[in-house]
Amino acid sequence: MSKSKKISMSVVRRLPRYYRFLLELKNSGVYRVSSQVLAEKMGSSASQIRQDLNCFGGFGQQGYGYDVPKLCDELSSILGLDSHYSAVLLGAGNLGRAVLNHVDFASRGFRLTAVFDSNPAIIGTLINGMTVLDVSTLEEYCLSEKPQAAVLCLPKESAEQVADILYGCGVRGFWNFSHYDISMKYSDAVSENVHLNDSLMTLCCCMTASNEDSQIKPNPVKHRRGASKTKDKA
Amino acid sequence: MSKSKKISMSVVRRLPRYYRFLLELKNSGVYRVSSQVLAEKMGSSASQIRQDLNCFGGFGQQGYGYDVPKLCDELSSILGLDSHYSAVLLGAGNLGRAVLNHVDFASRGFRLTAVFDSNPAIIGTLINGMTVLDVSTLEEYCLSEKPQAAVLCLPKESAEQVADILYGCGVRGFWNFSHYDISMKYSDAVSENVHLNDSLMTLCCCMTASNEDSQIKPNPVKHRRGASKTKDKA
DNA sequence: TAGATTGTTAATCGATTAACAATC
DNA sequence: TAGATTGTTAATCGATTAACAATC
Repeated sequence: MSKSKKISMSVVRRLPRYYRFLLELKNSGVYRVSSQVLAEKMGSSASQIRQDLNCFGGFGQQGYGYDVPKLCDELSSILGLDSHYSAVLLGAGNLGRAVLNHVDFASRGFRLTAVFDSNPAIIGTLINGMTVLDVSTLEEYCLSEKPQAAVLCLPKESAEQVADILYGCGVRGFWNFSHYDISMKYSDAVSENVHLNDSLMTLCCCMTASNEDSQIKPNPVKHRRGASKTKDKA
Repeated sequence: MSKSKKISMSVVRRLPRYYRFLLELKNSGVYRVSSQVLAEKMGSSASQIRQDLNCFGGFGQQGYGYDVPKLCDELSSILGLDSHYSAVLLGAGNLGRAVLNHVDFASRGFRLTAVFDSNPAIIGTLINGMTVLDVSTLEEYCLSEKPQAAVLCLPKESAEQVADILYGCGVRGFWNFSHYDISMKYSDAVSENVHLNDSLMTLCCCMTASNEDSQIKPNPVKHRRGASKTKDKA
């Protein structure tokens, strides 16, 4: 129907980072940036930045570079940050509360509408202006309110079962902090897994490797600062 | 000096997940698994699993597969989970406390030795059996106790400054939850960034893309269940 | 032994980098 | 205009998949 160029996940994962750096530039009053200067700031390559942005359109101007506020807006729109997807949070324990307090859902495209837990000591208490609801009323709630996304901060055991309920009620986006992978089920849903334990083990692995001499290659490809003869790195 | 085969970051990032699935198999009493069966469980490919494991050695046995408990041990050792790296946590706010409560440092190669904060209301209180120390004593502490790693749960503003102190005192591993990238400074340190805001924006982007028809390609390459003619997918 | 499944090499695929014509 | 910097194509590099001989 539309142009429908397939965007690779590698590109998508870089977009929030571009947005973060550009927003910072914008907030410090910078109006213009070239792919080269941005690449230097971000530790990536000018070529990659231009390739990535051109997946979505020609946002720059030859001989000038990119207009920072305009590019911010474009990225915001590509990311869908003005979507206001309705979302519920499952699990109001330590992690759930931290996520609630730490993450700015509104400016990242989501509108948090309810919080659920199974712990009677927590149900009924107030968190961020929302009364914690009993998870046994989840299905009823979802069928009437039709949330589009869910944040899972539950223990592994209940997570799978709760995810099934949510999916059954039409939830098609999952931000999953539970210790299991949601991605393989529900083929028409999208999910983003945040595995803190895996992340910590990765750090451990890298520290161990850098102690021994069994080296791990630096992230994608080491950025060679100023070692090139091409135009891009004048 | 040693074999020193360079391991790519793509492989390293898959190791914790292998470990997670194998531990689960082990705990449910499974003693043996083939790359094919494991691949099916994990939604990856048998070929990739064998390639990945063979970066570190031949842990399997032709005609039999992999011994689950043995492979768990091997992975644990590759990941360095028995390292007991000493670590300090910076920032005992919501996020810091959640990380502290939610993550099992001990079984992931770390030993948490101290918690720091700058908020007078928090300093002196007890968290997980540790008294929260004043961040102004951080340097002093680090010079005498020599922690090897740090968990950063600070706001962006203080994070950079605190990271400099830590690096100056010899800390060479960073688990960074702050809203900035630590990775580019400190070339001889390793760091693992956990950017919750970026992660949420990625989800938003994927939901938006799956609503429109501008598709995002499924993660690495879609696992084609049973669509192959090769031996691996009999 | 025959069957199964690994370790490993070769082929394919995709992502990153380089280069340069277009153009502001 | 001349200089700068993009958009885009081509070349390179790396990661994944396929295939199969080795071998348990």
